[in-house]
Parts: sequence; C-alpha cells; structure tokens
Amino acid sequence: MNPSLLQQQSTEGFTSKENPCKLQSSRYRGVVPQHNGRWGAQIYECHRRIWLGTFADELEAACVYDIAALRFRGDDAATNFKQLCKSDPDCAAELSFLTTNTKAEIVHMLRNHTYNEELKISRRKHLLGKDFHLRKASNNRCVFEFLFNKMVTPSDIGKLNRLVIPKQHAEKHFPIRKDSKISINFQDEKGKVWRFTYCYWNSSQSYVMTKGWRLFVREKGVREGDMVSFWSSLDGTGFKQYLIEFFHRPSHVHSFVPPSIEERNHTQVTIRLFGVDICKAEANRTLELDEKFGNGKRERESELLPPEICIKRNNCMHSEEHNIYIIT
DNA sequence: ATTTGTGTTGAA
DNA sequence: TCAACACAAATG
Repeated sequence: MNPSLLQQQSTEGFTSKENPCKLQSSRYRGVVPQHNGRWGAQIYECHRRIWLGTFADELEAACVYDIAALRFRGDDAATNFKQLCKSDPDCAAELSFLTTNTKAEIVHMLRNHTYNEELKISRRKHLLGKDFHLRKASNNRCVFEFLFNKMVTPSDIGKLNRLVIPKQHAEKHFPIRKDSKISINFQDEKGKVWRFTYCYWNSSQSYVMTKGWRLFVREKGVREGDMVSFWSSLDGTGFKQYLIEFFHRPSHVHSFVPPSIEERNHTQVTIRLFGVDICKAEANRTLELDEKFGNGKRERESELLPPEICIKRNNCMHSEEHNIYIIT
C-alpha cells in the first residue's frame, strides 16, 4: 500500500464539470481514461511507453500496472497497492513467476487478461512437482481427451476476426446459451494461455470464437487449410482445462491428420494422409505423452519489446487418466 | 461503429 | 518518467 503515491490531482476533478469533454483522470498510477469509460494501463521504460491493455475496471488497470512495475522495476517498485514480499511463500512464487517470464511475456499476459490464469498454472506445476516422482513410479501415461479438429477456412482468417466452431462440436463441447457470451482460456502445446471470447452469432447462426482469435492467427501464423485441434481434460481438482493446438497444412496436401504427440516428439514429423472423413477417424483419439517430451527449462528470449513476438517455451505435459498435469 | 492504443506535448 | 489529449488504426 502506497497511499502517499496516489495522485492528488483527483482534487482537480471539478474541471470535468467546467468542460464535459475533459476526461476524469484516474486516481492510480499508470492508469489513463478512455473515451468509452474504460481504462488503459501503461508503463514507461527507456523513454518509451509500453501499453498494458484496456480494462473495464479502473482498479484492475491499476493492478495490471502494479504487476508490470514489479516485473520491470523489481519487488521494491512503487505501485498503487500490490506488494510482493519475498518472505511470504506465495509472493515469492509470484516473484519467481515474474522473473522466469520475459517482460514481453508478462506484457502479453497483461494485455490479454491471462496473467492470473498463467500464474495459477505455474503454481499448480510447482505443487505437482513435489509428488511428480511418485506418480511416475506408479504408472503414467497422460491422457487428454480429443474433442475435435477444425480446418481453418479463408473466412476464419479473414476480416471477420472469428473462428467458426462447427455447430455439432460447439453444442457438444462448448455448450452456451445463444444469447450469452463467455471467455474461455486455452493452453497451447507450449503452455501459453490464449483467451477467446465465445458466443453465438445470430446473423450467421453459428458459434464463434471472436476476441483473441485474431491475435492467435497473427502470432501463430495460421493460414488457410491449417488445422486447429481442441482437447480437454480435468486437472487434479476437477477443474476443466482446454488445450488448443494448430498445425500448418503441408503445401500441396489438401487434407491431413495432425501428428500425434509421440510422433511430434521426433524431429521428423510424419504426416498421415486420409482420403476420408477426418473427424470420424479422429473421434476416439487420445493424446498420450510421457516425460521425454520436453525438459523443463524455459528458454530465455530477448528482454526487448515489442511484446508481439511469439515466445518459445519447452514444457512437459503430463496427466493420469482424465487428470491433466502439466509439469515444467 | 466501437475500441484500442499511438503520436505528441508539456509538466514534474 | 508521467499523464493529457487528439485521433488513426485495429477490431468486433
């Protein structure tokens, strides 16, 4: 808590009465008002502004600034309220989470509202890490439930900025009321979390992933004809987790089945061709992994922004029956 | 059409 | 380093 650092300028709020066009300043450091009533968060470094995203809630924007400040300036950074003292184990874990991710990665999480999810995953990894050997000793094949594949169409990467989820898959795996809108988090094969808004579009009578999809397309370089796979599982506490994977379509090939994880373990990836219904052939697939998949040490990327650049990670995924465990 | 976030400036 | 302001670019 740094009350002394909170801006006093809010006492000048009367100016907004004199000039209705003038935006009310935020009470918080690093937070700027937007014209639509939302709040932006930003931090400066090396004479540059680093945009941290926009938020409906002023306090949330302030928290986001705090996290960025702690990452960019260390645990003694001046913040609005968030403090992480090393003596507290939870805080220490978060500090370590902050430093094991690059600035660009943290900024990416903040802008995409996935910081808390990634932190939670990171905590779970550490928790499971302790009895990991136990689990390995007993058995251990890891099973994710395959949900479905979606071939990326031209309109999925066009200006509509949405991914159509075929109706039968949508209603089976992502049931939702047709008048509602939700956010779903997906981990990719490297453990990075992607957040999509999911809703039903009456205009086209289809279920779609909207907000967030465009960024996925850009960072992954998704192209027409590529395949997106969806998987799900429960974690140890019964919490449902979703995975998203995508595969480039090999040039001159018109349909293909994504390689299994075992196949992907090898440097040489085998592509199996099918002349028939891919979805049917895929219906009962499960995803099996073992510990040779990845080692753990996260690769260090350049600390330089801009953050748009994709980040490489090497994670190891594990699960037992229907429980997913992700170990780094 | 709405929202995001950059260009720019001046103050601290 | 910081926020204010205008407004272009992005995006839903």
